[in-house]
Amino acid sequence: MQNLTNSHLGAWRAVVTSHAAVTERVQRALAAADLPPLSWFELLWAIERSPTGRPRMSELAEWLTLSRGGITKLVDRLVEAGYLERVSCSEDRRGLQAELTATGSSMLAEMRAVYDAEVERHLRTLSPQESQLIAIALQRVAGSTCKEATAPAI
Amino acid sequence: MQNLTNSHLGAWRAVVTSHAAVTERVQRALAAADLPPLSWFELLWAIERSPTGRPRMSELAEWLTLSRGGITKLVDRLVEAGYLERVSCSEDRRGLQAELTATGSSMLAEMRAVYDAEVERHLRTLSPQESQLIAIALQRVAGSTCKEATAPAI
DNA sequence: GAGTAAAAGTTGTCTACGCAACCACATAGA
DNA sequence: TCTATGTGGTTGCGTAGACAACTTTTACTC
Repeated sequence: MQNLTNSHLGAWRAVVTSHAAVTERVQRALAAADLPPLSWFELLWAIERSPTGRPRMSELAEWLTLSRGGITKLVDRLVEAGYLERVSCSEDRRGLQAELTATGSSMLAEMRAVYDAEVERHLRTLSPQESQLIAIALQRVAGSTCKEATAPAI
Repeated sequence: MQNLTNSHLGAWRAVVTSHAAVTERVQRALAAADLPPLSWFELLWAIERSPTGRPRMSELAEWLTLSRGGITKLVDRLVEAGYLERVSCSEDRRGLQAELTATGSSMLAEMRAVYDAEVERHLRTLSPQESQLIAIALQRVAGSTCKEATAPAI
């Protein structure tokens, strides 16, 4: 608990609390609009954002920080709901790709409107400069974990 | 989806992804050290940070963004483990307060070392200025969610 | 002071997710 | 080519947490 640590820890606490607060609001807004839960939106959005539009299951698991079993079941539910379908992968016969259906795309758009509105509502106190700095700095933090090799135990 | 929204949305995505990444690392670090899960740490730490040292159940629920039923069961587990105990509240006979046991305090210290180290490891790329700005700006965001609780300061 | 409304916690039920075991396919090595 | 090892994905099982119903106590109103 050195001084420097405190400054980092303070930033981290702010990340945690703001994340919790805004996320909770977004979930409530979606529920109030009779829309599917946030996890469904995250999945639909991740698929849409993917370069090919047809990400593999394991990619989705990684992007959503979910276990492989978790992704299987989440995708199950959205397939069941008609929002996406599984396409078998041509290059790797073990693999499956998730693809949005038309219904899924329009549901995504509908949820996205609520999501964006709610996020904007809570982040509007941030100046453009603050937003920019936060985006850059925290992307760096997120990225630094990906490339992390086996770190020394102490 | 104006331009300004995009800047806010970018900041928000960075908050989400960095939160997910670091949280996952912290959970792994705790598990690797054979320590209880992150939710236990969050609870122990919230109790320690509380002004009185004996927060009410509903306060804990709010601070941890948990339902009341969720807090009941989480506290159940920590009581079971001997890390805290329930004290009936003198001013309000409906109420209960959570209080750390000696074992709970030392477990908190142990977990806190791992937690702090892991957070520090991932946030060390942030300059003091960046940390400061992030802390201030995101505290503002967290606070802007209408009903503001007197959450214990960092 | 009686009666109603609201709040604090607990309990039961249901769902989502992590984990580990498992199957199918793929890649490397002899 | 045949085997060994690794990877992608699903399934079964156990657990954490949300939600709603319920009990007990408090606060409000007449």
